[in-house]
Order: sequence, then C-alpha cells, then structure tokens
Amino acid sequence: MDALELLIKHDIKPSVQRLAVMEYMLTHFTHPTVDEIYSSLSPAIPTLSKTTIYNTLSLFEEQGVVLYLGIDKKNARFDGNTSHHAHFRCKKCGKIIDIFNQKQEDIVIEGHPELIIDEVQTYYTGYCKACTN
Amino acid sequence: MDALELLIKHDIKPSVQRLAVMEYMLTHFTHPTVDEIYSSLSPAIPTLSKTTIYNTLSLFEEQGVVLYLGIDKKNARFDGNTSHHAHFRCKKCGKIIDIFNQKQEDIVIEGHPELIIDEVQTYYTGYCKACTN
DNA sequence: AACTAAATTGTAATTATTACAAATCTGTTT
DNA sequence: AAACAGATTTGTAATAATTACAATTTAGTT
Repeated sequence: MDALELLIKHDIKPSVQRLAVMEYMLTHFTHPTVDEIYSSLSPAIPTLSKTTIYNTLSLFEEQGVVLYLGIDKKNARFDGNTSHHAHFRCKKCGKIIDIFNQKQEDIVIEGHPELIIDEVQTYYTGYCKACTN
Repeated sequence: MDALELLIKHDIKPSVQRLAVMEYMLTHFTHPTVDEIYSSLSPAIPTLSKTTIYNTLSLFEEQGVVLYLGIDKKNARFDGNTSHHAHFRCKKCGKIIDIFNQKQEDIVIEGHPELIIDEVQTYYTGYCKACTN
C-alpha cells in the first residue's frame, strides 16, 4: 500500500507535505522524531515548516495511520507500522527496536470490564547487543 | 516498610527533603507529577526547591525505589509502587489507573535473547468508567 | 572549631511543543 | 478566467517542562 492510498483510506486529504511525511514513515521504520523527519524532508521541500510536521503527525495519529511512541523521555517518536508490536529502548545508545513476537493483547483487561481500551503500548528498557559487549 | 527504611535499603542517604518526598510517594499512589509533589510539600518545607524534587526523583528512580512513567505526554509521572503492574490512562479526564492483574512478564523476550531487559512498562489508553457515561 | 564532601537552592538556559495570525493553496461557483 | 470559501501551510512568538550550574547550606569527621 502506498502513501496516497493510505491517506485516502484514513480520510486524510493528501497534500504535498502530507504525502512526503507519509512516504517518509513508510520507508523509515526507525521511530523518527519530528526533527529527524523535518531535517530529512526540508531540502526537497524548502518551504516546509516544522509546525507542519507537528500538525501532520498529530492528524496522522488521530486517524490511526501512525503510532505515537512515548518510550523516549526527550522527544515524541512516531511509528509508521501500526500493527501490534512492542518496543525496546537501549538505555545506552538510545536505539529503539521493534518486538514482534507478542501475543495479541486482550481488548478487555481482566478485572476491569468498565474500561474502554483504545490502545496498548509495551515498552521494554535495557541494553542492546552492541551495548552489552 | 516506612520511608526511612526504604531509603536506607536502596542506599540513599536520608535527608529532610528525601524523606518528605519518599513519604509522599508512599502515601499518594496517584502517579504524581513533579509539580504536584512540590506544591504539596512546599508549605511544610518553605525552603524547598523544585530542582530538589527533580534531583530526588531522579536519584530514587536510579536506585529503583520509584518508577518513572512515560504514559503522560505533558509531564513525567512517578509511582511509589515498584511491584509489577500496568497502567491505564483515560484520554478524557487524564486519570491514571493501576492494573494489577498482569502475568509477570518474561525477563527474556522470546526471539531476542541478545537483549538485556531491565524494565517493562505496559500502558493502556482509552476511556474510564466516569468518562464513558 | 575547622574541614570536606554531599545536598540543596535559585536562577538562568535549553528545548520540545503549542498557539495563532497571516499567507498560500485547492476546488468550486459564477 | 475571476472570485470566493475553506482548508492547509507557514513563521513567529509564547508556553512550559526539564536541565545546567554556581553559590549556599548542611552533615559528618577530624
């Protein structure tokens, strides 16, 4: 599925900027920050504003086409992969690794039938292989 | 276990400020922010500085006597309950609820024996009972 | 009492994010 | 093709959480 299709499917009107951000998210599953996205796209779209990146990602998140990650104290991070998976953050190098072998979480939390769950995020913290040696 | 014992057990030299913060965390399992802690303790300790709260919580977290929660976009939140449990945040009222009925997570992630896991945090997001009616 | 190291304080700096008004763009109607 | 309306983007300024840091205070030891 390409960027344009994805936007339309999620009721997002495409624009040059939105397509560029979506395209970036679909080719960089590195959980980028706003700054990283801005720095990467800015040369090709010289008029691009960082506010647009904030607006765009905020819209994308509302429409469920990207995931907001709160795993990093410093910056918001975003994930173009919205399928169910967890994340691991290395305390030393800061790298964030996808963890795919998760059982699908329950939609209802046992013992809390009164809560309506929209989203589940699991964050592991520790040391990656490169930082252990 | 009282505040003094806990600090000593975690190799933290007690001081008036540290004891006050620890005491607060042991009597307020509300996942407070730095500001909330500061505002609550400030009247009794008029010379208290907000920097001290930051320093103290940072030390407490390193020593494993409180948990840092990244569930709230705006502020850091802290939990004096370091036993294994998950958290739920209501999108509407912002309340954070403890979820205790979790199976103990594995120390090793299946498929990633190379990662050293120090911590696992699970954050649920959705709507609480009061905000659903 | 003097000394040393640690802890606390207060102010200033940093920085991510948001608010907002002006400018630009898109699509539609006349 | 011009005019218009609404949405989008932009740039700047404001906000606010956190950190840096130097000065002061405190606690413990000689």
